[in-house]
Amino acid sequence: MTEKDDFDLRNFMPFLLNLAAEQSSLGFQRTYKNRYGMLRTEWRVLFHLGNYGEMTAKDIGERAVMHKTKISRAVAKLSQRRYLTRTRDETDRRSERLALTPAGLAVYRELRQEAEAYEAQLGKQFTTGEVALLRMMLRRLAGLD
Amino acid sequence: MTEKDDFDLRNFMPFLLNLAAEQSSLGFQRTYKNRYGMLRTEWRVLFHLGNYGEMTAKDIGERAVMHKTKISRAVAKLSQRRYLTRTRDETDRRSERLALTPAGLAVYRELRQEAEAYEAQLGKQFTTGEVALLRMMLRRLAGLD
DNA sequence: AAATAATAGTTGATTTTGTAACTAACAAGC
DNA sequence: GCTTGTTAGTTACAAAATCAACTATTATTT
Repeated sequence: MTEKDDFDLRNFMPFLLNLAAEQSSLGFQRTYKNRYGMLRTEWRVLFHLGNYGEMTAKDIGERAVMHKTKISRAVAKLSQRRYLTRTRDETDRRSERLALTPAGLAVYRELRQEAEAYEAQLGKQFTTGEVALLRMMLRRLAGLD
Repeated sequence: MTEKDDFDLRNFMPFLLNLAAEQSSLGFQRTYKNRYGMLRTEWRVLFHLGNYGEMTAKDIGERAVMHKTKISRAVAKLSQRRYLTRTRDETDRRSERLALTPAGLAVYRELRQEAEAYEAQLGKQFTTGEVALLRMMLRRLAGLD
């Protein structure tokens, strides 16, 4: 081919990011999926409540950058499993305050421990400085700061 | 809360990677989706053929780390749109060699140009060294090298 | 205060993905 | 050569994500 071929798909950021994301999700997925039958959307909601305390569905949506229908369904399922309770906010009756039950908190703690272990595992491949830089860049790319 | 709270979800790699991946995909997605009505799986197949030349579905699957059903469907749609042709491999009649048509190649070239521009755009936020390090780390996390 | 717009969240229909079972062709073992 | 095992790719069915329309409530306009 007489093509200009300096472009390599495997170095294309969106591709590379997706691949890395998928791979790194896979390992952790086994924990929440196999052990608790949860979906990614569900553990994300669980983690947000466990990590940041009571909040509304909308708040979670903003922080986790998840669409509201996903959250609605995840909340429904978590509530069904008695991992969280929903209480109508009396100052604005459109929304409800979500809070983990003791059972939900217990699951959160267990999963968080797994998450920490998993994170430590991943980190071992790189130096501390590298990981810090990676985080910084990902946060920027994700539009978090 | 008397919780051990040194864990921050927004720094958790699987989460951060997914978010960054989604965000960085979004910008580029507009091009192939709105302009050509393609799916992510479809442009990936298109890119592989454009980028690496003729190959079989299996080859693409290995390189792109995509499941064979996704590829099968993407190939079917691209073939339907006359972006690629399929020819049975006579030495092994189970597989077929996929090749872009002139139309497919044209679309590939156009999209690749967009991809390059997009990549350059993303890169502007960081130094050359940072980008190189990021690539290296992502490749490692993705299990590519 | 009535009418209009905006917001929080839910639901249903459609699209896309994931999983498993399948067909067709090839490869090995005996 | 025939049975058994693999491999390339497709298809059918189930699970999940996306999109649009909807309800209920609050905010804004006139």
